[in-house]
Amino acid sequence: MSGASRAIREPRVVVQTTSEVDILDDGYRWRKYGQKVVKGNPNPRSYYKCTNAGCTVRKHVERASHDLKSVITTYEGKHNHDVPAARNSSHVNSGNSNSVAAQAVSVQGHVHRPEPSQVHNMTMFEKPASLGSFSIPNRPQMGTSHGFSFAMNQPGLANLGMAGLGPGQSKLPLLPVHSYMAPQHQVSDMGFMLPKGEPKVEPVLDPGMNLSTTPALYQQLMSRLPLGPHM
DNA sequence: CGCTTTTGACCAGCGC
DNA sequence: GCGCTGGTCAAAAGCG
Repeated sequence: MSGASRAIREPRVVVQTTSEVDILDDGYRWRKYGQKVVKGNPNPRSYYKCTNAGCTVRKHVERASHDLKSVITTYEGKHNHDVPAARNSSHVNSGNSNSVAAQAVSVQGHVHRPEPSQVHNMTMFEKPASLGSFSIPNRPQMGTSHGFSFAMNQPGLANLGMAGLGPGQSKLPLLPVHSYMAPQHQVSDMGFMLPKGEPKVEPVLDPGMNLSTTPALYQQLMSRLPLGPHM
């Protein structure tokens, strides 16, 4: 579609969550500024903007055409200030930079999410893709809960993930890198088709994860972005 | 009273 | 050059 050759400088993080509600609170305040029905999806796509002063972060939320339970949230840009109080205010960069998952879990412990748990699955991947993807299917430690996975197509991120996860886990006999749509045929239907110039990212399928990690992961990714803490 | 959400219209980019 | 799609802005209404 249009915008194929658009050189967007901001990082684009796509979060695919399996939830019945599309209003996933990631800790920030968002103001809806538009809604449009895009081709290929009978469901409308909502456009949100961060209400924080000076924050130009935008968020697009749309549902998968085939899976009403799948919500694709696209974050564009990076928050230049902390999350508003009264929300999850824990510091993502606690210090444990050993493993992304560990951090996420750590943060999860500090944050109490109002949302119960409509999310069963979450996938994160970033565009434009330039490297391979990285996934963490089932972690032994997280076995009790659900385990989570995400794919990152960012040199730095991938590197971080690999380094942080450790030698053994990064190459577990995990699930296929294909995701909710891989086994099907929704790649083009969902609007995930990327411009011919960019390699397609591969979402990862995960058995399920706690919603609590959603904001944590987002912050993790954003914090690790090569663009730096500020735009 | 302030803020958020909603709906429509307008604009820009790209394809044909 | 025209048409189509996506994206954003703006004004109004509703809710807390």
